[in-house]
Amino acid sequence: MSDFDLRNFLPYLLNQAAEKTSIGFSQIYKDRYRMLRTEWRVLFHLGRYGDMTATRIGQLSKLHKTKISRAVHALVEKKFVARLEVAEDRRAEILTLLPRGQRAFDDLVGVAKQHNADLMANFSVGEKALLIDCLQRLAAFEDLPD
Amino acid sequence: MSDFDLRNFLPYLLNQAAEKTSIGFSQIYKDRYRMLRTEWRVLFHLGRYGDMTATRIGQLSKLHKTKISRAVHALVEKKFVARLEVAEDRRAEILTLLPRGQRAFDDLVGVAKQHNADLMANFSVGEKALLIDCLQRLAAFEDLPD
DNA sequence: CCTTGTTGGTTGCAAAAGCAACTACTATCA
DNA sequence: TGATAGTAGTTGCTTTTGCAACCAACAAGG
Repeated sequence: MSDFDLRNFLPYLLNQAAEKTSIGFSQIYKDRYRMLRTEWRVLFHLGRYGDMTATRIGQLSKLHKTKISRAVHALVEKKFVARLEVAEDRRAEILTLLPRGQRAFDDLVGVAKQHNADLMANFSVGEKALLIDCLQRLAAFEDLPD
Repeated sequence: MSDFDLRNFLPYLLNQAAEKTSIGFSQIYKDRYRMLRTEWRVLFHLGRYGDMTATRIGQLSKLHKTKISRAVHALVEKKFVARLEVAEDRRAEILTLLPRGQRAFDDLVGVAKQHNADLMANFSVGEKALLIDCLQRLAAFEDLPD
């Protein structure tokens, strides 16, 4: 039998932590707005960084374009998001938040902030900073610079 | 517009990191043994902690019992795992690794170790320890003591 | 213009996850 | 006993994913 313990295996540990820390929050956007996780992420990108195309969201969020396509579809149906034609390129469409979407975003960002604070309530300032830094480095693992 | 950045939002960051760090390894057990993630996890528990029932694996891994049930089914088909009857309780069955399963486990643990080391190659000893500790605390978030 | 290649986005289908209901067995307590 | 409740594990069905093929629009070179 090996000395290797799953509790030190990063992919496993990250998954467990991700699942555990997501549940509370995902329950909220699910209950309040019937949104899926990809929908929340798309909504977030529009709310936080302004109008943009689906492709741009894909670059920032690293979500696959089919997921984004379906999420946008759902958000448009819910009247959270509208598609705007782009004059110069008729393939593309700029996505923009509608008032309902903006309100949902405002609400959820507040919740997210609070949730984030709760999660790290027991961490020291130094721990928080180092944790965030390590996670960002891991999330960028093997990303070749463009 | 808010000052809240997704790059400091723990559930998001953890998900990104988890996905990124999992890909390389999952590709290996997928390619070499046609295994799914839940199957690898079940195999791991048996290899690392010895024979046990599906329910016990569920307690340790926090995987849902239907996922475990199907994973066990697949592992039995692959002849990686066998079911043993339990005399005292005919509902339960002890799961045990067969030689093929043992070999796969041995192989994959080696890969996992190396992968884990690679992931943290750029981290200092202190960073590693703190990261693991923080993740374990997050993974246990809101777990009530039994 | 017309071919060839690329990009933005969608669709269809097969694999996988999630949830509830189910079978079979055990435990408790009257 | 025998009715009730609880546990081990499985099955069926619906919702989500993941992948590949696809359409429509642009771009570049001849």
